[in-house]
Amino acid sequence: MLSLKKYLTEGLLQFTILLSLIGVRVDVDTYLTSQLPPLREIILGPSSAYTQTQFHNLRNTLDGYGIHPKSIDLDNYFTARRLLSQVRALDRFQVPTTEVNAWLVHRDPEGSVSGSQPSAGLALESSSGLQDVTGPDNGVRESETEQGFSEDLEDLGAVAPPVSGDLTKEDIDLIDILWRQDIDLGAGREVFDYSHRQKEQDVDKDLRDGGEQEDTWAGEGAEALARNLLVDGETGESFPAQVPGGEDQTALSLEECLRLLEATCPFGENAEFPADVSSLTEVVPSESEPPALENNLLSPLLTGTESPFDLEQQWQDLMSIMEMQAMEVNSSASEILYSAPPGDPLSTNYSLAPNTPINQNVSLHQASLGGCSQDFSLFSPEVESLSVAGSSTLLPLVPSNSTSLNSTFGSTNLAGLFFPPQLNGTANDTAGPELPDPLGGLLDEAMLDEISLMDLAIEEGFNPVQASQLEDEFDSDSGLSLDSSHSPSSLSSSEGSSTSSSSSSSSSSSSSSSSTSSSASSSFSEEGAVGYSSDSETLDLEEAEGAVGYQPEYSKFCRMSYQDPSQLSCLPYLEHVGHNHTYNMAPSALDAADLPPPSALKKGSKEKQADFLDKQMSRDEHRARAMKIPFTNDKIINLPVEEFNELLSKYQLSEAQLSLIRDIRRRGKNKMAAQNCRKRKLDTILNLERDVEDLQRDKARLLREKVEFLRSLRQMKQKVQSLYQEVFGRLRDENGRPYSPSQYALQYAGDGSVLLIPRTMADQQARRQERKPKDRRK
DNA sequence: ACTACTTGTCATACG
DNA sequence: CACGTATGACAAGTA
Repeated sequence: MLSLKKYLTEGLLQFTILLSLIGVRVDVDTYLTSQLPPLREIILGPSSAYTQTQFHNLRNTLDGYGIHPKSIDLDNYFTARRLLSQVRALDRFQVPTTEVNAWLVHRDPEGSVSGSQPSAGLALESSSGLQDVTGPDNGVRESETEQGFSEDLEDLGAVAPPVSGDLTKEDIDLIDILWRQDIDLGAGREVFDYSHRQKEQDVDKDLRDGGEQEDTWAGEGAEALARNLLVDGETGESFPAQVPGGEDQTALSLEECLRLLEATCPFGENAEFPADVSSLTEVVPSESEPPALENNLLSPLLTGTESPFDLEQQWQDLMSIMEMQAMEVNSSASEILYSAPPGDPLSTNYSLAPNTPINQNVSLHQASLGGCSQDFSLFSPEVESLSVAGSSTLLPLVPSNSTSLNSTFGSTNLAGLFFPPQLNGTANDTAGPELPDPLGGLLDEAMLDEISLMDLAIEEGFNPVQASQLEDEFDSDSGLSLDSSHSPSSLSSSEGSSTSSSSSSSSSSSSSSSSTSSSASSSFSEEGAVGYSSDSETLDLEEAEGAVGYQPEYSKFCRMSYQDPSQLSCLPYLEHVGHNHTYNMAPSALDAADLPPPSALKKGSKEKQADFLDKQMSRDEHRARAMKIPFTNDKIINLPVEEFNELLSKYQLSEAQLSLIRDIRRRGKNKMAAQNCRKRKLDTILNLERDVEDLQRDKARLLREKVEFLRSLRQMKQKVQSLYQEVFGRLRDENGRPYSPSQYALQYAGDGSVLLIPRTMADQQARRQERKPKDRRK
């Protein structure tokens, strides 16, 4: 696990840094901290749709967002520097490969690829290479690349499906029928030949003409190539992490990132990327200037929604650790009230002037808690100095009078403490008018539960240790929430999921939900609902397109655009095995299965091709062939009703044939509908998942805020307590003697005055105040 | 052999 | 009503 983390983190760091340089939102924080689950999800991804689209959208989302300042420490800074240099090295290493593979890819359309079968890795790199070489505009370039690939694959696909060697009489008849049909439609063989040679789209004629080529292609080479190109498609989607064998892919992605950076680099005019990198590296500050790193390297990523969250979390963790240590240190002395243990940050913070920034033990958490110190600032400096002195003088006083003091504060519930009933007595001139306001403001918060908790702590002796224990319970609670918010897919992954799901839900299916992100919507509308575009384009292209069944593997790992049927054509050949019950099966493929000139087929591949064909053909296709349906299932399914009826009217079809055709059409449409439905369902689930993550994050944040309030409240109480001690200790009766804490207590009045009352009365008041909130709660 | 997952299909409801 | 779509349920295939 650790090694995995290190390995993944490094690669991802590189990628992330580069993405950040481009301005893409990346939650580096998630990577840098020990959040392994999201990492694992991104790389090994349980649902690749999830992560894939996430990457997609990471790239598309150009609003900087999400890196947390907390991750900018020296370690990370050094890591960033080191990784940047590595990135540069990677770029250097990758360039030659890129060129070579670009050449390979470009050779594909010329049909000469069969000789040079690239390995999977090569093909993979070739895609990025192709992308690298193509135009400067990234988006256009990418789409162009995909288009090019689709065409390439189309071409490959045109020959890839093996052709059944053993032709029955029936087959030959069907061939003739189809041929006649083509002629009826005005397409002679020459047209197909031409289109094959020129456009390389016509699978049908390709198969008729090039039997030898088919044999060449139908072999393992074609499959390997298909696989490679599948990987190509993935890389084309810039989703390297999904691909097994991470290092290379990561490098490629980095390279791609560098290219992207080259195109979109906000740093200016540097034309060459290495120069960019170096300049960026220079922009990255020297070790003595961490803020510069923050600003220049990561600032595009800082937008803060997540940032305070994680910063606070870190403070929180730090606090917890400190408190734990304090608890351990003080466990033995915990009985001593008010003894401020050296390790207790709260006590220390409290005993010193709260606003003093030079408090080493001050809870870092409160550094971000402006309200707390502000509240303290409401105390007059005199009081604060008194409190400082008082806390020190309290130490010897407490053991002797612990019970009385405890009863004084413990029996006074918070409301009573802060809003005591008006009682007659002498108003204290020091703290009287100032006390209620800040404290009353605190009470305005809806934290009655916590207050009661704190009351419990107070009642149990105002023991800071116990209070902190209580608080730690909250901490652990929030910690759990934090974990949960991080665990499933954490911040970054949740972002990814959100984008993914949102992009998904914005699919072409109109009924699909709701969601938001518009920038990413294109990514899913591309991958989107399995549409059988029944427009004329389909008619034109369907001859060329291969089987367009919804390919699970492909859709999983390679969510590129296949709304366009021409791009779809690559799919079936990418998934060379597996069920391919495609209704969009290229008529040419069907025809080819039936039509190939027997002489052109080589004996060796006959059986293989037959098997392959059988697997490729859906049941309905088999039925259609058996029933001698004179047109393709693709047409049956995808034609608009009018054209479909028109087509039916052209032929004298038996009732059984008509029935079968209608069944095929119904099933085909329903199949598409089912696919869309499932996709929609998945999107819904992903959206829900994202919502849950958001809610968990909110919950964690609220819990943290709650704990912060509790903490500040505790400090307030301590402050009040010290002031109480101070004031009480200075009170003198008419004889000039101090009042005994066991007999008298100070009572705060609602108007801010402080009354000195006998302890019996104070206890009664306290009990009365104690009941009120409980009743109110019920 | 068993299981989980995917995909196709059917039935049904709805627009 | 015909047609297309959506969706739950089931079956078959696959890993």
